Amino acid sequence: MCGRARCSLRPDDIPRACHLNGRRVRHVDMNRYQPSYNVSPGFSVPVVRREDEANDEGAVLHCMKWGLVPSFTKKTDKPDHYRMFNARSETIKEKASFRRLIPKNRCLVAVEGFYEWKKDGSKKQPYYIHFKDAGPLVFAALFDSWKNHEGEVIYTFTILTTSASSSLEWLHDRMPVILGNMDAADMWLSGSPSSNIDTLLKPYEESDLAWYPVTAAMGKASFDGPECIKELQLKTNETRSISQFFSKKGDKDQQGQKSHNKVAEEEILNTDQTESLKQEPESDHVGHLCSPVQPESFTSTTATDIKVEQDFDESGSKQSLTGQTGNPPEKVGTYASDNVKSLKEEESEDIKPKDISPPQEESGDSKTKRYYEELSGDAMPLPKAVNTHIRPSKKKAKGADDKQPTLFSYFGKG
DNA sequence: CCAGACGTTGTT
DNA sequence: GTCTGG
DNA sequence: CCAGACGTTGTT
DNA sequence: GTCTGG
Repeated sequence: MCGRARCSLRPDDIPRACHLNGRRVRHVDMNRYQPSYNVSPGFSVPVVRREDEANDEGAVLHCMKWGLVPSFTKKTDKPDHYRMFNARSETIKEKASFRRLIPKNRCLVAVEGFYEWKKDGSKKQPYYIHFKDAGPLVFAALFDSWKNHEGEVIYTFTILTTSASSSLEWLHDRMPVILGNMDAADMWLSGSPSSNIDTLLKPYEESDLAWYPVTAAMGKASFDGPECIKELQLKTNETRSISQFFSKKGDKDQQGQKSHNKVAEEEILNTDQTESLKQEPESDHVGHLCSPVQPESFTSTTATDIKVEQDFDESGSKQSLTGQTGNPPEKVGTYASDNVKSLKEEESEDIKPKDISPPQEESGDSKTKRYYEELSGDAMPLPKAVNTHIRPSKKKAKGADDKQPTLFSYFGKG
């Protein structure tokens, strides 16, 4: 499933993460966006949706509350954002609350990562899941609007889930629907309802996801800050001690990433293998690739993160390391003054919709790092700059049965 | 016709 | 809003 | 999703 | 266990 996430992206990074570079993107309610390392249902998060009917060729960066409140909710009810913060992709066509949103209310949510809790009996250990290169994830989502008693229109969204990918099954049986490339994101955003959007609603099986355990303190919704994603050194257990005895280097591999040796030993030691199956399998997924703390290249380049670190490391008043109780930490910052400035409710930023070259092939760590520097840069990226997160894409036959033009087709996708 | 529901998770 | 149930 | 509470009476 | 609150 997906009930917590990190969203501290800069507003401008979000359309970019959704592969909307160079397109006109109107901002709505972005003053409500509070970047956070611990977003839960009920919080406002930016989503990308299509522009309304009349204005077909645009996209909107619209800050909405996580946790769907259907439009038919009674005005007298108080909105419950925790009831429908996820939608099972397998059944959205059957459920009245979701089915009606499929034709025109699909949207994208970009985050740096999300959290899942691994259950061991009564214990719960949160893990942070992210791309190895720290690029943003794009989730498939549906939104709706509801008018409350005061006549205020509340926009809310729900994140689609699917079964867990094979590499994440050990952690949890569900995961958010990740749209891992431009084609997928564009089809979800703009594809006609008749197009095969259901082909997108499957577990993300690529090998570029990574994860690691984090502090259980982030389970509290009011706990926020970089501490949420700091890698936790898992406590050693008995099995480990035994493993360690046989292992030559009984040090470095304890963060839930077991060596082949260990797995083998556990299987021997545990006649009941169901236990060992609950452990994280040995890994080629590297939690550390993205260093335990904040990668400098990432941290120092976004205004958000700088601000965050100041708030948490210096004020010391938050419930971070010391775990002191007290005032809930203020949210991590705002873009209202920085990027959005005196923007009014509705504002548009126009980017020359010119000559958008399709994402270019790239691979390797050096490349991804450079990508990030570009992404985090302050200046408007050149159209040529590849700021699209490239992921392996299932080549699908083009122009299949899309009757409705997509955003990309308007601008002549390569 | 009207009334009432409309959801996901996890856990046992 | 829209579907199911009575 | 997780965390935290989970109660009554009487008196001020 | 179960409900409420964030």
